[in-house]
This record gives sequence, structure tokens and C-alpha cells, in this order.
Amino acid sequence: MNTAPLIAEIAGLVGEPARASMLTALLDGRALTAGELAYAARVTPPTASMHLAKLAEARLIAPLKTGRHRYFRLASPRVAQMLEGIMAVAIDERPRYRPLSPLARELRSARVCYDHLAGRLSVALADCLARRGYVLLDEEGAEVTPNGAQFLAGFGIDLFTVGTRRRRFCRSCLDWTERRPHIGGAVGAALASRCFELGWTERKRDSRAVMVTAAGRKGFLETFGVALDEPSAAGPAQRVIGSSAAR
Amino acid sequence: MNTAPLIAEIAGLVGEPARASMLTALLDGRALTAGELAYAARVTPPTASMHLAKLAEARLIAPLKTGRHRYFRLASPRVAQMLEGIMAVAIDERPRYRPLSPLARELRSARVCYDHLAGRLSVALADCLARRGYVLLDEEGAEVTPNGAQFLAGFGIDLFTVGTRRRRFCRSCLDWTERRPHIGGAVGAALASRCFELGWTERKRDSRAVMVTAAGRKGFLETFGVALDEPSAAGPAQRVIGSSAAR
DNA sequence: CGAAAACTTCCACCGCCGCGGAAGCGTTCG
DNA sequence: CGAACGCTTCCGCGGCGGTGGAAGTTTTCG
Repeated sequence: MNTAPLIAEIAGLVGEPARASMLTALLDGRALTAGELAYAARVTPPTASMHLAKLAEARLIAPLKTGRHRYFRLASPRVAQMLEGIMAVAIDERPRYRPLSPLARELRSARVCYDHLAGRLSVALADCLARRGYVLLDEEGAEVTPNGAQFLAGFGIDLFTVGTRRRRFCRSCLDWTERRPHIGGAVGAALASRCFELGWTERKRDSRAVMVTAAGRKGFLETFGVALDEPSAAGPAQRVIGSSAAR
Repeated sequence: MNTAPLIAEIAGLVGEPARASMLTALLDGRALTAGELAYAARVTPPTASMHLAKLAEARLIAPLKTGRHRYFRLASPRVAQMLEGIMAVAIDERPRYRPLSPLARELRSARVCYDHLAGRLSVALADCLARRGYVLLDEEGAEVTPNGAQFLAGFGIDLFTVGTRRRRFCRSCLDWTERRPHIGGAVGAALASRCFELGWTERKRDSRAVMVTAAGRKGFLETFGVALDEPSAAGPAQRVIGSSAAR
């Protein structure tokens, strides 16, 4: 009945730097060992163990014991969405980030957000789909149009197998670097999955960053009209996204 | 670049029982005075003042000074959505509430959630709209169909004035008592607003609870086919929602 | 103009919790 | 079978921060 203690309990768990670091590290959807999470949070194994026990107790993360390792992953997409929601508030009305570290550039360019793509790449894809009338998108929600369903089918995504009960739904997810909505939910997850399947994108080790392969650069341009500048030399492209577009 | 500290800062602010109580008290969208919030959080004015200063500093709440009172309201709908998201995680995989206090019954029956309706009433409305094909609804999102837009226009809601840029979007909001999605976002806000305008619902003083008037009981039945049992005697209705439907 | 009300600032108290070292337990190797 | 590894439990330390009392500031009312 009284909801405040429930909210305080969850938020209190997240509101601790070490635990927040662990949850953030798990935001890419992968399962990490207790040791890796301890390293990510910059604490010793005993401290990490205590934090992990608390997070697991509250069902924010799910343990997965394998041999002498203990893996942890986010308990559910809902937890990832909650973290997104907190992040959306955190970046609201806040001065823009001034420095751009090399690692931050990578993350800003393309990364994974639990199960879907985020960063410039994802926003560009969302823009393309919206421009062509394949999805309707704003900060409140997103919807795949009939034309969009056909287009996605051609790309290898069957919307009827994505959502078990309903079709056509995707979730609008506020990108915390671009501050603009992109496509999440089941459709976003399927889109990301298909990109990895096609070899267009590859996960970077121990990071949420995503690298676009040469095939991906070609594919994103031909299929979505999205041009990404290469790290070395940026060719003359129609719509260049990347570090050179930063202001 | 490193997002964990940002998340931890916001979550840490929310993760304090007194502050969580204040934010929860503001979840009905109204502005409350510092004294009222102190009472809601069960702390003395000095303590409340400190908490409010921190929440305002982080832009979670917005101060509104009027005479010798200082009013506070949630800074933005985004904050309300964040709290919803935390609540959705908090009630996830948790044993059902066993006791049902009289006040909890009222809240469960009908209440406001920032700017839209929540509780049994809202879920029943959402069910009606979904059953008639006026909206498509699941946990990821919601969409108003053309038929739905026409129906809502007849009810006095012009979707083109609701959303400034886009139309047809509403947000799916997980109800924390019913554990089912209902209609939020701009459409949900307009729906709630129209119910109050018609005199179908009335806010209870100093509570998020909403009372359905006699006119409302008639209107909800005729327009939406939703029958609400009266507090005193429940008549034979087609679809009874309320305490008697609890199991 | 003086008193009351609403809120804030200052201050000292203290309890909670994050922390790491040491030791214990289970697993996986050579 | 013993040693190394990964993780947990136990323990005492230390500090951050929530707390209310007292006093100060601003506004309203008689």
C-alpha cells in the first residue's frame, strides 16, 4: 500500500557508486563474474560479494553459478529500463559534457543498451526509419507502420515472431548521449540481433562499445542510407555521423 | 562518459525513505508546501528543508515560492516516469500484498499517477479500449487506432491538439497494483483531464485516491461499458471491478 | 508595528553502512 | 592429493549523512 519504502529500497540499492557501477557494467546484457564486477566497481572481492548479495536479494540481478565462477546478469529487461529511466533524468537539464575521452567517443558512436543498439548509429537508424515512414517515433512511444513491417521483413526480421502476442510494438528509448529517442523493445532487440547476425556490427571486448565492420558500413549505407565515417579517413558521404559531426 | 556516478547520484537521492516519501507524495502531480512534505515524510521541518534542497539541486523537484509558503512539484514528467520504472521493478517477483487497509482499497480502486488515471478504473478503461480495437496495448507501448481516434474525439479528446508534433501516441504505464499496463502519456493525461472536466471523477483531498461520482458511474458504464460497484451496495453489473473482484 | 507562521541555516550527535584484511569453503587444476 | 583460484563470511574500523533542537530570516496578519 505505501509505495515509498519500496521505491526507497530499490533506489537505495542503485544509489551506491559501487553497485551502480556493477549494474552499469551489466547494462550490455552479458553476464559477468563476481571478480569482473568487483574490478568494474573498483572494490575488493569481499566488498563486491556483499553488494552482489544485496542486489541478488532484491532481484535486481540474477546469479548463474558455473564451476568456481559465479556469473551475474540483470534480472530482467525491466531492470535495464529502470536504469534507462534514471539515466534519462540524470542527463536532463544538465550541462553538456565538455571533454571527449577516446573511450567516450567509441561509446557515443555505437554501443549496446541491454539488448538493442544505442548511440549515434541507433539514432541514425531510427531517423532513417522515421524519415521513410517505416516507424512513427517520439519520446512517448514508437510504432511500426505496415510499410515498415514489410521493410523489416526484407531485412530479415519477422515482426510476428518477435512479439509473441502483439505485433508492431517497439519501445522508444531515450539515448543518453544523443538525447534523442531511438528504437528499443522487442523490435530494437531484433534489429540489433540481426545486425550482429549479418556481421555488420561486432561487440568490443569488455565494453558496451560496438564496432561497425566494413560490411556493416556498406550495409548501413545501402540499406538505411546511413553513412558512418571510418576511424582513419572519412570519405565524402551523404549523411556522415561520427566524431566529425560533433559540435 | 562514465554513467555510473550519474545514476548513483539520482538513485541515491531517491533511495532515502524520507525523500522517497516526498517524491511519492508529489506523484499525483500537485504542488505541496515544504510543511506538507515534511509531514508526509514524517520528519521535522529542518530535516525536510535539507532534503528538499537536495532534491531541488538535482532538478528532481521544482520550487514554486508563493508568499510565505514554498511549493514543490516534480520537475518533469520524466521524473514521474522514472519513479514508475523503479516501482515496476520493486513489485516485480514480489509476494502479493496480503492485508488490504481501507486506504489501500481506495488507492487500488482509482488514483492519479502524475497526470493520468491508475488503479482498477484505469486498467478497466484500457481493457475496454483494447477490446473494442480503439488502442493496441502491451507492456512495451500503446497506440491509438483510427477508430480509437474517432471514438476519443466523440468523447471530447482531440488527439491533434494533445500531441503537438505527433499524433496517436500514448504511453503504456505498468500499474503497480494491478500489475497490468494502462494508458499514460499525453493520451492518458487527456483522458484523465476529460473525466475530471465531465465531473465523472473527483480528487480526494490530500491523497492520490480518486472518487468516481454518480455521474461518472453512469458515464463509465454507458460510454466504456465499465461497471464500478458502489461503496455501499453493489448492483448487478456486467463487469464489476472493485474490492469484490479481488481474489 | 509587533506577533505569529513558514521556512531555512547552523550545530552537535550518532547510527548505519561501505570498506578491506584475514580466514574459511568449494572447485579446478597439475 | 595438495596447491592455486574464486568467492564468501566474519570482523573491526571509519566516515558520510540523516536527525532534531535552537536560532535566524522573511512574510502575513491583527
